[in-house]
Amino acid sequence: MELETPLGTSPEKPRYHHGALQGALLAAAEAELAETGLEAFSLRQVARRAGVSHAAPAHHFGDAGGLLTALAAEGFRQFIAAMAGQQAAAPPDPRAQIVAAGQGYIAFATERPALFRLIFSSGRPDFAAPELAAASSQAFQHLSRLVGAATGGEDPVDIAAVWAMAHGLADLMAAGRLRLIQQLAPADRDRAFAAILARSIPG
Amino acid sequence: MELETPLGTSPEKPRYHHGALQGALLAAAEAELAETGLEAFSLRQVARRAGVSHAAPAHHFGDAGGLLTALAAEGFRQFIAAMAGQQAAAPPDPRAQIVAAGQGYIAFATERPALFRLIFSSGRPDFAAPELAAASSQAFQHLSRLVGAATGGEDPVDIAAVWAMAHGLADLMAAGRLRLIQQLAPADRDRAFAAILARSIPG
DNA sequence: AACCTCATATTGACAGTGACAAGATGGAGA
DNA sequence: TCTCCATCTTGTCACTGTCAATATGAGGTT
Repeated sequence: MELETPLGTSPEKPRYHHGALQGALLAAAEAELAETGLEAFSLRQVARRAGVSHAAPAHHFGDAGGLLTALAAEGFRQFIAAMAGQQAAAPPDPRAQIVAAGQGYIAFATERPALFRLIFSSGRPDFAAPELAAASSQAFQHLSRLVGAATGGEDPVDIAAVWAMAHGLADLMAAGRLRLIQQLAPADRDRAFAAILARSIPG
Repeated sequence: MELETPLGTSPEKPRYHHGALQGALLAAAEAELAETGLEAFSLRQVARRAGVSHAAPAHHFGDAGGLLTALAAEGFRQFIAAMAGQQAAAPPDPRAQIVAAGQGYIAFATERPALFRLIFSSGRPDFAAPELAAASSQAFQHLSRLVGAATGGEDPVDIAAVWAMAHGLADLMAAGRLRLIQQLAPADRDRAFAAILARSIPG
């Protein structure tokens, strides 16, 4: 008599009250986004994937925008984690940290282009929603601090330069436009990214 | 008896055979894109705006993707023109030309964010279509030559660095994320962009 | 234990969308 | 003048997001 499922995603017999629909819908939405892309995203398809009726998501997220808002917030947190993960494996030197964060930025965009577009190039999430605004703001502050550590002060021009360089590489990679770099071997590619990112750092 | 309208957009009484629907639909599509954004883009709304039935566009563009493909090609041509326009007003010095092109890049993204997203962050146009592939390729070659003139050779890393910096600034501006820079006075903003773009140029 | 409440979920409906098929129109060449 | 056929319209279909009405059942109260 398994009274409860271990709280993770688990294959279960369908019951009327799902129990963890909110999380399941977010997971389904992310999977759906990764498979079909942001532009073909369908709320009903997400509900179908989660094994639930087409109107169920409304009770947890209001409308499609609400679901995408929640997903974007989660996306931002994972985005920050991707940068932090690369930084952890890099020397503590401020410049090396910036380069590592930039490589995490690019890796996130390359590996999860649809999520990347959702958080950076979509008008569908509501960026004024508290949860998303907070997550987005944290990402910015993360970067901002990084630049501050390298330059001493937080000059807007320095921040914008570092951000734009990382973002430009990431966005072009997500769009598959940077063939010049894509055709390089992985190790060479990383070196190229590092060299390019380094150009954006003053001094 | 005005036998023909002067080929431009002209206010006319509705007739069964429009005469210049292809161009009118492209213009309507661009206006629609600018007003409602890419994500709310509707083929039927474009047809409505052009004063024509909902199925009329199909005869000229096949499907919605076809119309967006044609619009993207036109967008790329205007994008190149935006860079060239800024370059014409700048000194012939290769580095100054790169900065000017970058400022044109950014201006295009800022002034026409939906079109910018269509050509750089959308999967809806068919980038394998000859017309669009050619226009896109021309944009890349334009930039590539510019970098070549400044560095002597066309090193992929140099090209990617210049491109990514301009693209990053442009994309962040199109998304309205670069508040640090947006809140500057226009003249200061241009100076900041120039300074940042210059960092991407080697030497 | 029986009950009741209300968040959670379902079913059904509506307007809007992209795509396709079938029919109407009229310009251009024979 | 007549005919052809590219151009445009009307009608339909499956699908979408949203809303309203209804059903379910988990958890607290008695």
